[in-house]
Amino acid sequence: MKISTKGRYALRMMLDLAQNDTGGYIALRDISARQNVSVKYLEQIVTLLSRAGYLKSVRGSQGGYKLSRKPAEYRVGDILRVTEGKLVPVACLEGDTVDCERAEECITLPFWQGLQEVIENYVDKTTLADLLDRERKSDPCSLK
Amino acid sequence: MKISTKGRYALRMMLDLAQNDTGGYIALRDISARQNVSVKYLEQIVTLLSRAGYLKSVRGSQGGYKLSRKPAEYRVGDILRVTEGKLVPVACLEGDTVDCERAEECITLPFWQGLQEVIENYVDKTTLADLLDRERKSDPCSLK
DNA sequence: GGAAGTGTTTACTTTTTTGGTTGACAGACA
DNA sequence: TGTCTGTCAACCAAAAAAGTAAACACTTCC
Repeated sequence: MKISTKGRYALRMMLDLAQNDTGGYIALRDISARQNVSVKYLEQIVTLLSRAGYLKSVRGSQGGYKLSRKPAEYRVGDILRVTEGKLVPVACLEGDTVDCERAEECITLPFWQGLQEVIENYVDKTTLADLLDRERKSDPCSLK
Repeated sequence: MKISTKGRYALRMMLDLAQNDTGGYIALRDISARQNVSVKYLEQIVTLLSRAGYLKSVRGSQGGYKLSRKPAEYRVGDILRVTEGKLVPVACLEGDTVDCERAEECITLPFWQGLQEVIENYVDKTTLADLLDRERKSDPCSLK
């Protein structure tokens, strides 16, 4: 029940790009130094984000990456889904339709669906800007 | 971001024991046949539940397992924690204190802590009896 | 009291996922 | 042209997940 490093690094990288935004493009080398993750591993992750349209990239000298939108316009859930795949707690919820012949009588299925809902609900109501502000939004679900 | 088969099978096994409760002990062979999981694999899982005090076991002929409490007295979260370990989305939340030297300035930490809260909150408010009743409890977090 | 049924414990194997590394290549700019 | 960057594809090792196997111990029943 863990988010992999890909997802965690992706989030940190997006935040890094936001925090160090000067209008220009930022090289992976710099992000790597700040975040303490190898350039080559960041490459894999940044490629996913870039292909999803979340980043703009420029090659060559003075090249690099930058956010293609404002921080408030990125939901953390979207970033995680790009790198982690669907945020489902069990494999049978992976597809669009439930992929299991015992789905009909499966007594645990509604439970897992409910878990997925609370997870997606949480990650989708948080944006990069929220994390940058560091002011945790009031969260009815996390209260007693 | 997945619950492993151990956790899922554990939940199904507990429900199976509840549904087929006749007062006596139920052999793994029977559970295996119903749930379509090998006896040998179930053994590993049932041992964890047994050691946690969630099941009573008897050896020998006519032996087997049974629930040691009523279904309403098992929180699904507890069952998952026995088999999955702590239900944390990132490793640094594993211990009692945050295990990371950059914890202080880590901008993503509160986000992960919040995610853990909504997950634990959900799994701990569901009991085996709830699943057996199949009536999903009203859940403010899962509503639009 | 012995045999069969069942749980207990430990160890091992296989498969999949994670977390990378390596190297060749291509566009940009000086 | 040469260097700095991103792009792409292949490869690899360690760890975790998932499942198997075997030896053993206790109980019940005949």
